Amino acid sequence: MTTNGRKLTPRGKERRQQLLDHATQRFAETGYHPTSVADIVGGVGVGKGVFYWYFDSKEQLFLELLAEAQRDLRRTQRDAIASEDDPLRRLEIGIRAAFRWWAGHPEIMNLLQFAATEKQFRPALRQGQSVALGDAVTHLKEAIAEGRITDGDPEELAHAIIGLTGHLSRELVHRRGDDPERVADLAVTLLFDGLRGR
Amino acid sequence: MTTNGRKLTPRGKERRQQLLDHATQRFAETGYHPTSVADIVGGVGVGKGVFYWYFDSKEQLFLELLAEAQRDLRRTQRDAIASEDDPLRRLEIGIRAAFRWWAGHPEIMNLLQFAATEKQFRPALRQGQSVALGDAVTHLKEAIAEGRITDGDPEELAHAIIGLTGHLSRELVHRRGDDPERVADLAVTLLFDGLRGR
DNA sequence: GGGGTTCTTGACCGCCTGGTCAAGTCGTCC
DNA sequence: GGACGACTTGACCAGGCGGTCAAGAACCCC
Repeated sequence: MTTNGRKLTPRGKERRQQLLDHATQRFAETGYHPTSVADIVGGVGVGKGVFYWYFDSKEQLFLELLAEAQRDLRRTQRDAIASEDDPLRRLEIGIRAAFRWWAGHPEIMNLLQFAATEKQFRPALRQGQSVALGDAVTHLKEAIAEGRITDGDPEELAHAIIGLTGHLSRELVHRRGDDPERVADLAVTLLFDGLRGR
Repeated sequence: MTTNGRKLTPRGKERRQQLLDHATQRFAETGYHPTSVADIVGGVGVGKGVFYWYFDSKEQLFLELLAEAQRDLRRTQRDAIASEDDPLRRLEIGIRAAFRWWAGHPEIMNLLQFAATEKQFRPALRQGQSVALGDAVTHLKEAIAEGRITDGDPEELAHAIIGLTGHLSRELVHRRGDDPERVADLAVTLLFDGLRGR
């Protein structure tokens, strides 16, 4: 569908999705390289040829996972933000939507983190990240123009936001199992007012 | 020395270090798995047996890199902080020291990030991280007790600090090549006073 | 029930990997 | 110069990998 051009019956789409899901779990738990194609098809209970019916290669499957996840997160954020005009509120709502999304997709974090460590995957990762960055930068620029936040390079501030929210998702929501809404509160107040508060 | 118990002459220690250095670079650039032992010894220009004279396995070499890096960063922070009493200042100096250290060891960031994505390496990573966390928590607790920062779970705040500083190191210092001191300023003011400032 | 397409099987292939080892060289102390 | 460790070599190995493919099963429309 996305890269491997093939007509798929409903049954075919389901198989394909099974493979994607299983691969995601395995990659997240064990790692990309230690997970063999044999592991993936074994987990689904099908022959090896099935994998290559739906995907060109293990690498292509991984790239598709990356792209789809980034697309989905962004869509979620856009929908959440759509009805809000105020830039600072948009930023806040986007952050909260991100926490909620990450809470529902803990495995993806691992995939993204892994993608950053290998040459062949970095470009694909970068692409999605720069989109997220751009979204945040837009709101930050507006907020700065309105004098609502202190002046500063919006791109740098956006990186700070992404870094903080990503890490808190990993450590508090995924690892510790904390409530994403509560952690989002923490992130927002911390980002807006800092450790010393107002 | 650390795990592989062997007497090393000065020449031996140098070889060993050569291998460690080369492996670090390759792992960071290409990734752990795609870098073969043959690549590593080839880069140093020695036979394969040399590798296994100094290390038990590729995995052990990697674990040693992890442990040594975490130890070194912590030592650097401790030394920087030693002469300061004020908890908030200790926190700030620790953050600045971290930025300086990361600026000098960009490759390590990749190794840590990779280690987080694979089952076998997560425990080793976790260990070092919890030490860093503990250090930050200590200062935060003191600062809270003195009423210098708003009340909150110190562990959560520490995670926020680590996440923000780590990401800014990666994105601004390593990727964009920004001056670490300037980025440290940004991180400190942002963490203490937030986007809205005081 | 014929025929076309989608889907599935699993033996098979070439390749490369981490790791071994018998053999040899180097350095140095007596 | 001999002898004893510290080091080095590179051919070699078993095993696992990603990927292929000829053969067949399942499904569906006529």
